[in-house]
Amino acid sequence: MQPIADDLFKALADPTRRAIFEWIAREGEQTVHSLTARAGVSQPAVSKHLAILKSSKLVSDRRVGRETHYSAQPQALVPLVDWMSHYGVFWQDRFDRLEDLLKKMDPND
Amino acid sequence: MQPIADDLFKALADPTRRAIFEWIAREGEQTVHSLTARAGVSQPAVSKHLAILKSSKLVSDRRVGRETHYSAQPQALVPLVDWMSHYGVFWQDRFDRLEDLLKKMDPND
DNA sequence: CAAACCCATAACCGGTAGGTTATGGATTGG
DNA sequence: CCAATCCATAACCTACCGGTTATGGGTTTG
Repeated sequence: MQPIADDLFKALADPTRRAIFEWIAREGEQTVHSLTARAGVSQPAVSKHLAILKSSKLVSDRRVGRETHYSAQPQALVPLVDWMSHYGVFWQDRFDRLEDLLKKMDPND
Repeated sequence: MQPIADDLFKALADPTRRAIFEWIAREGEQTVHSLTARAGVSQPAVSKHLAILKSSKLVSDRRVGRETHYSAQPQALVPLVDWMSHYGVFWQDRFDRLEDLLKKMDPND
C-alpha cells in the first residue's frame, strides 16, 4: 500500500480544525476574521489551524489587501478515498447510498 | 452535519495504529504476538493501540486460551465515508476508479 | 499621517498521546 | 506443578499539540 500522507489524517483529527475546513467548504471563501468569529478560539489559534490545513493542501489562501481569504480544496481528500477503497466492506455496506449518488450524477437520468 | 465520531479520526491519525489496522484488515485475524513482531514497538504499546482501535469499533477481539485474536471491522469506517460524501468533489475526481470498483464487484461481470 | 484593522509569528504553557519498563493474571506445556 | 508464554494494566517519562498573550508588519481609513 502506498504510504498515505500521514499529515492528511492528522490535519483532520482535530475537531476545531475539521470544523474550520467544513465551514470553508460549505460556505465558500472565508477570511480569518470571519472564521475566528465562530471558532471559539483566538485568532492566532485559527491562523495556526489554517496553516496546518494549508500544508496538507486542504485549503488555499489568497491575499486581498490586509485580508487573507481561504478556500477549500476537497481534492486533497482523494488520498483518503483511495485508502478506504482498500477496505472493500465499505462498498458493500453503502452500496445503496452509492447508487443514489451515481443516479444524481448521471446527466442521462 | 451530524457530529462525526471524533475518536474515529483520532484512532486513524496515528501511523503505527493505522498500520496495525491495515495488517489485520488485509491478512485476517491476528494475535497480539504476531502484530508485535512487526510493529516496531513493544507489546504493551501494541496492546494500547488495539484498545484504542477497539474502542472506536475498528477491531473486535476474541479470546482463545491465553491468546487474544483481533479482527478488523471495516464497517466502522462508514462514518468516514459519510463525512467525505459531503464534499462532492471527491466523486467527480474519482469517478473512473469508482467504475472499476463497481465492475469488480458485479458478479455478472 | 495617525489610528485602527487584519493577520502571522514568536514565546510560552499545560495536557495529552505514544512510548517505555515493570508486573501480574491466566493459560499452556514439559 | 513449575516454567514459560501471552496479554493487559500500571506507572512513568517525554515530546508534541492546541491553546494563550504579546508583538509587529502590512493595509486601509478618517
